[in-house]
Amino acid sequence: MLGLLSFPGERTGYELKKWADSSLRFFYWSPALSQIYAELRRLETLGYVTSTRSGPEEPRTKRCYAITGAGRRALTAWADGEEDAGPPVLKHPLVLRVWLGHLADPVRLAERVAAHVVRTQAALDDVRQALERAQGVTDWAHPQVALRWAERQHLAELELAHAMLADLDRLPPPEAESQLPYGAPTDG
Amino acid sequence: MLGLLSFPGERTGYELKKWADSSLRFFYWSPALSQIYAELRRLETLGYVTSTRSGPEEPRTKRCYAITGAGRRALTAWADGEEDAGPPVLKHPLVLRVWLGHLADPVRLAERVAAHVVRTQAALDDVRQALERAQGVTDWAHPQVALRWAERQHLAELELAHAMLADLDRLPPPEAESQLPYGAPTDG
DNA sequence: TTCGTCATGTAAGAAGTTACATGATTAA
DNA sequence: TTAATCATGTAACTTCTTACATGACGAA
Repeated sequence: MLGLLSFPGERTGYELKKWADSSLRFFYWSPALSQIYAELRRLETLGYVTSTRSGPEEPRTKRCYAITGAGRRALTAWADGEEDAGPPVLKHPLVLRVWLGHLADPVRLAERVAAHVVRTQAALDDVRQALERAQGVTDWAHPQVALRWAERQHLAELELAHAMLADLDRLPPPEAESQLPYGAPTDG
Repeated sequence: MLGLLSFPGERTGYELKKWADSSLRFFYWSPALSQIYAELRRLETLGYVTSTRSGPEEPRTKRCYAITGAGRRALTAWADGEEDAGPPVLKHPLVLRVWLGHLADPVRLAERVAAHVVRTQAALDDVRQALERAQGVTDWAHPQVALRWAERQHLAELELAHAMLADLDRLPPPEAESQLPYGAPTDG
């Protein structure tokens, strides 16, 4: 939240959610709206953000948040501090399913990988749209670098899926007993 | 946990943790030991696993878990079921820091990316060790495919880091005012 | 005798999600 | 007039982590 607010301008919780959905989520994650609102209130008690209720000139009642000097210092302490931010964390349900391939129908498994390719292509389109929007804004050099990373990452994800598909194709056909319904219990 | 137990053999919670650390974590994640023990107890109440306390013949008191037929069916229902398992989720603290590069010293930022390369190379070695171990085991075709995916994924991660480093190098040098300590507050 | 590994757990709490609840504005 | 979007929140709950606590075994 502080990171999003560290770029010029004030935003509502709702706007922050949209921005996270369209950009942050490609290399980090997009929190639920309920968490965003809760977190903004928490950051305000910490003195890291200030909020202004919109007056009657605005069409809607909304609360706009801005980062404070203390908030910027706290954020910079993380972004430019000594501490190790930790390794990337990846949770890949598709690869988990492939890992459990002995329980699945090979044809269906391959279809799932193909579906993953389609989903990744759609995500890649979203990344590219975010990149286009980012290119219009000055002082967004670093977000652009992050989004270019995300674009290449999605391209790599496509290649990875194709290579895995080829690996699965090369697998010897399952034994006769495994051609019965998959995962038929043998105990318990 | 059910997935780990779906491969032949019985294991203790401790063994499950080691296996998750050395294999699962490369494409999914490795839960804390305390969670593993709690989850195994939960799965036992559901009838998805059974446990046997080791008798006096064993050197240590330990509890070995095995999957049941019901557990295998429940797991197969997930692994081979209709339901969408959802998109991969990535939390990449390094890219998040690059995204916030306007708050950081460019030299330090580049050093962080270089450190990420070193860390990824070490992780790649770990993946390859896991692959070697997996190659000795029969009926581990699918775990091998998942680990080959992880190997390629780590190679891609290295390329991605180098490309990002090049992008950062190409960035124009910061304005004079930004050469003061980074993130110097201008408000609040 | 000391350290690393094996082995199991409890308790507190952080982090995050879903479902629920409300209501105004805007465009078709 | 109806649906989508804008806008904000509460409550319950799940998930997961860290810190704490214990103790045996094996190797140096």
